[in-house]
Amino acid sequence: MQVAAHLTRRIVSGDLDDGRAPSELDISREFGVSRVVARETLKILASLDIVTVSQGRRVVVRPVAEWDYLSPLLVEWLPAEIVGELLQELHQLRMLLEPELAAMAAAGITDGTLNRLRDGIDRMSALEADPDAYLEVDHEFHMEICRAADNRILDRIMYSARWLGTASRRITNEAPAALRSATADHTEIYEALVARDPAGARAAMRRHLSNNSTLLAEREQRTKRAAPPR
Amino acid sequence: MQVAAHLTRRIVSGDLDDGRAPSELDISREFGVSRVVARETLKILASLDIVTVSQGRRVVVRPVAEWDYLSPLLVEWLPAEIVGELLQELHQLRMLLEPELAAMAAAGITDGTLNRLRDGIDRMSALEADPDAYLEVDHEFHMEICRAADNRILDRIMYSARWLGTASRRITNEAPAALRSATADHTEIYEALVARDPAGARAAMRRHLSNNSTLLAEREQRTKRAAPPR
DNA sequence: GTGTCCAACTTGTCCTATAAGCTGATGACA
DNA sequence: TGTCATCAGCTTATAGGACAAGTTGGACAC
Repeated sequence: MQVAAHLTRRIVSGDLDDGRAPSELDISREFGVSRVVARETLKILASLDIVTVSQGRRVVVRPVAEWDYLSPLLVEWLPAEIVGELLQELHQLRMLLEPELAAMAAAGITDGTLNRLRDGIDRMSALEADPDAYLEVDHEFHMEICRAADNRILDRIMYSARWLGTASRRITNEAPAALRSATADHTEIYEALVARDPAGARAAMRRHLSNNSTLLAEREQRTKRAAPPR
Repeated sequence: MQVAAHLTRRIVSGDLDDGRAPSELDISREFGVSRVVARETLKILASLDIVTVSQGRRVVVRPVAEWDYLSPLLVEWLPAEIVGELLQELHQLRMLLEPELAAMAAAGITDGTLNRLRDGIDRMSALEADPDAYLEVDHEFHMEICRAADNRILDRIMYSARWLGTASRRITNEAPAALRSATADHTEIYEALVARDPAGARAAMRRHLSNNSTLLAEREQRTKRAAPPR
């Protein structure tokens, strides 16, 4: 997998001789691995729509727009700045989806779901000193609301939210104050759901996400100051 | 890849001995392929989050909710009924996303984009006898509007819309009347965009998608009548 | 009953050999 | 000179055998 990571980063940076992907033999020579490993690497890249391989022809790099950016594997291989961009793009999507989903959930929410959400908030306020564990419960909270839609593609999007989140947290740590305000946001959402108030849930979710977005932008600023572009 | 397809279908149908995934040797014996092919298969399944492989341990099947349903590969391997379900779930997402995106596009659309959209409509009305070519242009029309968001994850979602579309068209062919009404829908969207009217574009897109949804549901009905569940 | 150790199983990697598909250049022919 | 067929050399596809390294569960000693 390390070979796949290196190769992906090389492709992203545009560092390929005349834009063509390396062949199996190129890879095995360049990375000092056997042809078997080189083959497996190319097959994995192909399954993520990064390259196309077909017998007889050389490997072809696919349009960057068609890569599988929701794949945790790919996210792990991408350079930090692109992960940051993807996080913002994901945020834009969530901003369109989650407020509506919260409204939908409010209409027919069960007591079981409400209990799990309440429980999540309790655990979050206890975990504000541990960003990793906090974000895990945070993610579960959002998943619980999205579960109302019973939608596998939505699940996939939310699943990758967690990965993008952890990948970006590897770069800059979360501030404790941010986590405290997030707990307050979640409580507001919860209360609107308890009241079975779709409009209130939609508004509370929107507020929460846009608070997140602000924090994200500030963090991006700090990162850029810390490591300015060359 | 055929091995991966068979294996995926077996996993989906729950036809695994005590729920455990087959090992490399199991696969090479069962499908009569070499261990190399079996390994590559498992690596591909792993990259789509269908299984987890780690040295020494057996291969583990991952939770179905975390599979990469936006992958064209996986979609091709899934049984027809699940593709139908995924198409409806994708539709639900598009219903939440695309009207807003159309509204966003209307605000700052360029003449170049408008020309491409106009051109798309012309080609669609000429292609109503050829569903495959029609759907290709249809897809491009929607992509053009979504491009305003400049969002790679959204691109990925729309990209998979085309694949799910073609996969489901393999099952039941599109009716010409449906294509004609779709062209009319697209024209309405286009006119709202020309007028730089966000609310109008949002409404037109919503009407178009919900028309599609109706057709989808009717088609689902016909399919079920043609091949009732056992 | 408990803890340690080892054998069997599993994945990870390598090497070599052969089949089969594609591309471009060479050369025959008109 | 132009056109087309052929083929050499590249590529990927698959096979089989060998060894390394990690995991697991059961046998065995205490």
